[in-house]
Amino acid sequence: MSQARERGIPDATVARLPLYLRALNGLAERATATVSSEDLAVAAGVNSAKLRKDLSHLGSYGTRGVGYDVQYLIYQISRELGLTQDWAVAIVGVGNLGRALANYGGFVSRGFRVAALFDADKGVVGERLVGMAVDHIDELESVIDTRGVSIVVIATPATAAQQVADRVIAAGITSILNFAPVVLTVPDGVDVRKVDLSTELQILAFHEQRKADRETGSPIMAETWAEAMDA
Amino acid sequence: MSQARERGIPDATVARLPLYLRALNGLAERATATVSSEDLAVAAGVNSAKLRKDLSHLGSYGTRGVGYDVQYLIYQISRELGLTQDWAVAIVGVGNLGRALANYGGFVSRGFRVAALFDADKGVVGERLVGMAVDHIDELESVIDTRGVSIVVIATPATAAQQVADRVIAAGITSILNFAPVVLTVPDGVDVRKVDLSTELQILAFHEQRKADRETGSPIMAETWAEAMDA
DNA sequence: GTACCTTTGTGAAGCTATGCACAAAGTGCG
DNA sequence: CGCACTTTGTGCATAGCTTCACAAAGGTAC
Repeated sequence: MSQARERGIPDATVARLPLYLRALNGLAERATATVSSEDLAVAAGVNSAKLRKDLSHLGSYGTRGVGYDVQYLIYQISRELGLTQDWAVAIVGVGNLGRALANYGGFVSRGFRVAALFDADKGVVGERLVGMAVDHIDELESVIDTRGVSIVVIATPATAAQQVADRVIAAGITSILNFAPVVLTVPDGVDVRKVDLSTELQILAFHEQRKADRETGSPIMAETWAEAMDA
Repeated sequence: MSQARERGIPDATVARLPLYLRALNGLAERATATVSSEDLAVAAGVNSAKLRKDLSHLGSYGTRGVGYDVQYLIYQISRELGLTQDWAVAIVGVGNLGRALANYGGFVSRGFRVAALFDADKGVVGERLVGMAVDHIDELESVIDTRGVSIVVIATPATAAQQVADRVIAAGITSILNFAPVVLTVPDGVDVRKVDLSTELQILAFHEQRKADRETGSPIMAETWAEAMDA
């Protein structure tokens, strides 16, 4: 009975599906045929009731008294995420980060194919990476079109990111993964996900500070605004 | 009246503070003295009521009828996040990603300092990056100790990540930023944040597929399990 | 000082997500 | 076949987050 199937899997659930998929692939490698929600939940690091509820949004793919068939569940999650088809990804900005992304094995293994690389620096254009020549940013629209790119990764400096976004959106792209530390302004219907390296560190620093404060018993640093401004 | 001040800023709020900080720094560069919650919310891409409630968790730092003093708010958020102190960060794994992280300017500019680099490959050890020699992983514990490292970034292959985590935790580290695509098992009191590049792409693919399905009017791909297994 | 304008800070309502706890459904053994 | 055991799928209570809407507070002009 999956009336929840059509129209709307919760975002929180969608965000966890890749996690389950990874755990399942690990089990598959060790030739495990079936797995209980309890065991899979441990492998994925979540609560088992949550895992069952997440999976129930996709349909009723388990067998009571037995668990889930690993291969079958891998297939169902992959299909739901759209990984049974091939996605052509373009990376804009071939600096340190762009190179790391192009070389990252996790992309290819999950149905994503790096189909184009772009940079504004003529010194980089023409260079070959993972069997792919870097194109000049001027070619952006035409290459996106001819190679059927549907997802763009922005790995440019912050100053160039909005401009790149505007251009790829004009070229018909509606899914962007943004590594540049800026808030992109995009029209409705365009999905942007952002990964911000320094944000994550800042969140860690917050918790680390909390731990330190608790240990020393000091309430919160008592330094005043005026004192800090003197420095 | 900020009784919410002591004990517990919501996680969702903490996760947004770096975003506000970035928007504020943008305003400060353009010499803006004060900003309303409405304008700052637009710059950060959030709802203004949410922004006000987030800031109210830190204290009552605005002026009714005027808005927030940009410099003062930057200071308060920085202090709350623990960025007024200097954090020594170690990066383990100097592959493509590790290099990108070491070179990433956003770290240094926010109170984070790359204090150590480690790799298991003797060919990489000794190499200099951002004025810092790469140490061998055997030195992990001693270097963490002598250089006062308090946050560790794991940028190793998946297979090495848990082992690295175990070792740094044994060395006293309680904050880890993990780029390896594995679920790390850690004791209570240790904070792990993870950044998974392929997870983000998978979430985008999900939404992209939804959009494509809606356009063509097709319900959901009708391919069956048996058909897919033939391929 | 008063009247008017702007903008904050927050109570309250609504929405989403989490986790417990259990009935329903399946397996397997004697 | 029936009984004991396992494990799913989900109703329900709770917790947390978001958004609205507005009173309270401060600024400015005259």
